[in-house]
Amino acid sequence: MGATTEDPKQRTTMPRPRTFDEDDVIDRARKAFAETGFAGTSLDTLLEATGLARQSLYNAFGGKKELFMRAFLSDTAEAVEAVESVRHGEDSPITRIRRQLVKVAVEHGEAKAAPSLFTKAAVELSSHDPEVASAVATAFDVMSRHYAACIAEAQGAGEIDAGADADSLGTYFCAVIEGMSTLGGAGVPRATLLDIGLTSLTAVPVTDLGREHLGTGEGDWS
Amino acid sequence: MGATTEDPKQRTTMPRPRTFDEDDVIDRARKAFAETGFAGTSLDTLLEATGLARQSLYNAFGGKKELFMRAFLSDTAEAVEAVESVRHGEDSPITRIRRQLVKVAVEHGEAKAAPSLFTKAAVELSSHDPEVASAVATAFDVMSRHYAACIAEAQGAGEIDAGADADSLGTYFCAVIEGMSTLGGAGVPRATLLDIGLTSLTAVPVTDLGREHLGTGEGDWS
DNA sequence: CCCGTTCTTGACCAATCGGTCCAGCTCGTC
DNA sequence: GACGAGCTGGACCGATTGGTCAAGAACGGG
Repeated sequence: MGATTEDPKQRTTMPRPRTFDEDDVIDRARKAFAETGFAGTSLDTLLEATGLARQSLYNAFGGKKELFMRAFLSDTAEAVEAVESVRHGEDSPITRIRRQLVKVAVEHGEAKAAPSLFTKAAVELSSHDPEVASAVATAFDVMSRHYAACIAEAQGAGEIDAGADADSLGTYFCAVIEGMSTLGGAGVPRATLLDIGLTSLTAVPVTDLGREHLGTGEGDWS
Repeated sequence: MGATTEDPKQRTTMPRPRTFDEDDVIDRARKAFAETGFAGTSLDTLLEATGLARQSLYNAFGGKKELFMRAFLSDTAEAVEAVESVRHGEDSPITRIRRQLVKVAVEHGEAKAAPSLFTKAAVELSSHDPEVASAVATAFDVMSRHYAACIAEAQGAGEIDAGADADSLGTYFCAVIEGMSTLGGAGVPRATLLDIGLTSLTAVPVTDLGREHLGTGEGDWS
């Protein structure tokens, strides 16, 4: 696999360059797989979606499954990265978590929106494919920890009751977001998703101080 | 479709009886589809799982898609029915909701457990198949209302703060359960799921009276 | 300007897909 | 016990599946 990224200057002769951008192909493939799943997306559909020819896909990625894994891992990494921003934001921790919940509601509440590839792959494959399963488990774990750390930070700042179980709340928010993603893909409207997200926040025992800090940074979500 | 359930006494001659039970076949098909999804389950796999012959499946149900819908609708009805019991239980409303959450955690937290066909179909098909989408939406709506009614009842009994939004909490619990189902299918252990379910209950503003009633009917979940 | 290397193109492959056809079987009725 | 109903089992279908092969095109270095 590494052959595609080797330094071309060390070569004696220069091969024909690719007419496509690998990351771009992965991104298109991600959308295609997110729409119809792994088994439901044929190679032909994939070729049309990515624009490249059969053999090109084959010797650039190795096959359908390999391309799927690239797309899936890419989506997973992006999902984790999105949660990182929650961890390292600037404003108060609870506000950051709330913003994340709102963001998920907005993203998955569009009428056309399908579930993320992460969710789709988790449901479709993780019970049979160990590679997918472990990637899902790891991502889930990392996200949980980010949320938990965020809550612990808020506890340190006195915004959340010190008696609350940060770890439990962390995994809990992962589950809520997973549920929102699933429901959003099933056609549940944005407003309902938003309601769910905000209701889930109720499980966090916010202190009076925290309540003061909350209510800022609402953001616009048309 | 009704031909299979017509009254045989009205016939002049009596045909060869089926060697299989229709409901039993649907149940086996449900398991098969729940394991590998719609696109991922071939007719041959289905035939092996149900035990019946190609043509038998065809003229008893109509085809792969039709059998899938029967299985999917059956699973959906069962899921809704399970929530009904929450609505009409005997002990205090919050205890009933908690029992449901625990039940979901236990059922989906088994190591071998795959997501329910309801969840799987919702994720895989509801964005492209209107029939699946509407069934999912309806089921989601009915479940939400059951939970909401249960909470409203608890409010009437003074177990839950009257200021709480019962409808929001209803849809919220649906989302949490959906998330638990997804996570369970992805391999998250039972204890974690249980933790999620119990944490989600924290979003309900239980009164002092309610707290008294809670803590009973724990049930055994090995 | 020829070289080697890699990419592209389209034909091609066996396997499998969901679905159909038909011959034979098994019933209750007459 | 012959009949016609519907069920059964296996052969069979064209279409599509994921994957491969071979011939040619594009490129920079020599």
